[in-house]
Amino acid sequence: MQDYLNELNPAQREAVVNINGPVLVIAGAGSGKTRVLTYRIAHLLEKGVKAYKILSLTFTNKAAKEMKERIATIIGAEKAASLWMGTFHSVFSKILRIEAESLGYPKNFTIYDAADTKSIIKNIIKELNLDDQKYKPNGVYARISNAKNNLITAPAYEANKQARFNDDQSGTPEIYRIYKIYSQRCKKSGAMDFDDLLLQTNILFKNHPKVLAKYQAKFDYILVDEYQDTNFSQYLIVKKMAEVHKNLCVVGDDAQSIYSFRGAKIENILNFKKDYKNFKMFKLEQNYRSTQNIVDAANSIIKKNKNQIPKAVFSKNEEGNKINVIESLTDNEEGFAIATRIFDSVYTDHTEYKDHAILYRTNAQSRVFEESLRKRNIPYKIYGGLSFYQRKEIKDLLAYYKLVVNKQDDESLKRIINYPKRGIGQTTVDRLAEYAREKDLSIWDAIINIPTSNINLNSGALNKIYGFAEMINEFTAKLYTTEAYNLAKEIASTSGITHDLFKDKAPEGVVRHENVQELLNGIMEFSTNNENEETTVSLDMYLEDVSLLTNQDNEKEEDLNKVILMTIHSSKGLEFKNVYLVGVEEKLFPGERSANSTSELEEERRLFYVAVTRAEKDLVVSYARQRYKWGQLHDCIPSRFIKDIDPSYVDFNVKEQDDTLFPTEREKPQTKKDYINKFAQNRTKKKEQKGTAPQARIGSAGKKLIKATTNTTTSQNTAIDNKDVKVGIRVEHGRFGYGKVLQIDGEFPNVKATIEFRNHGVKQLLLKFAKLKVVE
DNA sequence: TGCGTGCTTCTTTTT
DNA sequence: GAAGCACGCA
Repeated sequence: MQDYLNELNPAQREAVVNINGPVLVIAGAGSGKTRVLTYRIAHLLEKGVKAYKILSLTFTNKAAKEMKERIATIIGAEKAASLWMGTFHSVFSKILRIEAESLGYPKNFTIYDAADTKSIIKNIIKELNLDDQKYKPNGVYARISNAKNNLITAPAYEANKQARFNDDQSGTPEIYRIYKIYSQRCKKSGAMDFDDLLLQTNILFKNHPKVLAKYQAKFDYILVDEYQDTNFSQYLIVKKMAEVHKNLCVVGDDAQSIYSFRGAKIENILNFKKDYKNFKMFKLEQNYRSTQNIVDAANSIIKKNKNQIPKAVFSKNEEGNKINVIESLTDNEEGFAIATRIFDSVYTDHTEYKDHAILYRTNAQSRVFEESLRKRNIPYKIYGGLSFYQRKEIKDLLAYYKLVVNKQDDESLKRIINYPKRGIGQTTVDRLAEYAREKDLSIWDAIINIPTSNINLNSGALNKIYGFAEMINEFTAKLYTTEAYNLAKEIASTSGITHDLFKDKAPEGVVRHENVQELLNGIMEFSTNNENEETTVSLDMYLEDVSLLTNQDNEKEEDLNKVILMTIHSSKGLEFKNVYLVGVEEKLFPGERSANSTSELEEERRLFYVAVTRAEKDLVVSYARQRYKWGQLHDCIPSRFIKDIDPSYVDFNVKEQDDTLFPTEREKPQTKKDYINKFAQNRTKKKEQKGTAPQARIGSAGKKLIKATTNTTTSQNTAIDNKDVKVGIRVEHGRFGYGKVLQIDGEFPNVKATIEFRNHGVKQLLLKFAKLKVVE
């Protein structure tokens, strides 16, 4: 174990052995940051520091888990287990549970995710009768979140002249009221949202110096990873915690700060020297990941940013190939080109699928590549997107668990009071909620205290509500006597969820049933991992954990040999042999709104830098000349970032377009059956994800029908009038309205579809675009 | 009470 | 291209 220091370069070694006092480690991309962090912890332990005296904060659960595993291999699993290691959110939610009562929250407070938060805000906007054109849930949420991350509580916001002025200016003067009501509602529900976990920690430390002192004393050594992505709230927590011992080591790279939209302040890392006098700074500048060409090219990009800590990242790896810039006519062609390259690489150079990663700016871009990869039978995996925990059936079941643990949780109660259907209608729930609001009670307390005369509900409805409440009570009674998995299973079946899903024999129903089983398996796994002789694992312990998990944490450790698709943001910290950076166009990357602001543009450029530095060996940068957005074709121009790269590292592969190279059709020839299947599959997929099938878009009797024939049909909102599957039709450029496919003939792409349209404006459009021939 | 339809809106990025 | 919402029809 002594030898580990020899594995490090001088800068890394300094960063590991200087354990006392404030330390700033600037870790360039691919410079062995994780290695330094793990070895530093190992070194601390070797120097006699107790594991439970070390607090290590990371940005993602996954990073924490990985680091823990790596440390375990060095120092042993037992010691590693008593380290405090996790994301800010998970570590401080643990602390908040311990200290909850001094803040007036229950220990078993619920954690609201973004969806919960948005739904509450939406309701408040509605209740206040505010103009929903001005007050958009997303926007309001962003304001509130921003306020919280800057430690501005609801009362402080109300009194904050600047904030109020800004709101007045932007025509949303009532935000402070929404914020106030939202906060009250969370408090009443015994719930915290993501931002609260940090805000309340700050409040705790501010109002309860003894508590702060306790944790200051507890942690002799604090390490923070990805420091450039901390927000003000996190920054202050760290500052306070480290105030006494001052043994704080922050690691980060200002050039990779890409989360300002979430409140991250690059200033935190830039100003470290101001906050911590006598700090030591170590720069890890040797890149072990990428070829010289890629490192040099990346340097030439980031050089364009003013706001940064100077550093000289270099590589001693082979020189490598130049960056390939390729141009395509359309987004579809781009997909085709990338898929072809991957295909060739795998079959001629014998690379593996998993060596290839396609990175894009927005999730929506994944679709084209999915299609083109599928057509070539290339296996792929998309990361991000809809999380397992966002699925309807999972959220439903978790809502039961949350309610059983915390009855004040109105959001969960509303979600499940009539699921599975037990005859408690919307009107009933609304009246209940209104009554609760009037009496300033949670809905649950309102149910318990209903004086029947005071509420406009008939006895039938009331009985159903009581039945529901009784069921929940019975579950709660078992909370600490029954082991988590058993109780979870019991709730799933007694509530009727399992049965409700089981009786659904359609493929999507089966999948949902399987998902529920998977969740239960997860609970079982959690139980076995956490049980010991003294305590059985109870359901609330599981809930603590699950609320902060994300899609990435649920990934199975299968040895996947698949092409990887993800956003640049989620690629941070990862590396791939071959990277395809796609959609590098103005208005997309950098995005439209970044163009006017220097700081936003710099952040986009850092994002570009992050993408480039993911590549170990080969990098392809790709853009299209035309791209569909919201069903319409737009002209695109190459991103300014491409010009930012020093041309000596780039191979511009933008040759005269050879139209014969790329087939003009959007699909490979398919049989009619394939065509129908594809739509059916899409529909199934949507249904799996959302729990409900997409709305069918189909004409009905009573309106004028037009029959038309087209040779290119794609659909909106899925499928064809094949048995029970109905469809909306979209034709070539733009949306013509919805119709019903009466008949499909021929092979793709020369499919002839006879469609009934019912949209009155359609006929003109049909005539205008000669592609369609009006039959009647 | 549920479902189909027409219209509107949405796109950054995620703990 | 996809999804949410309100309205209107059974």
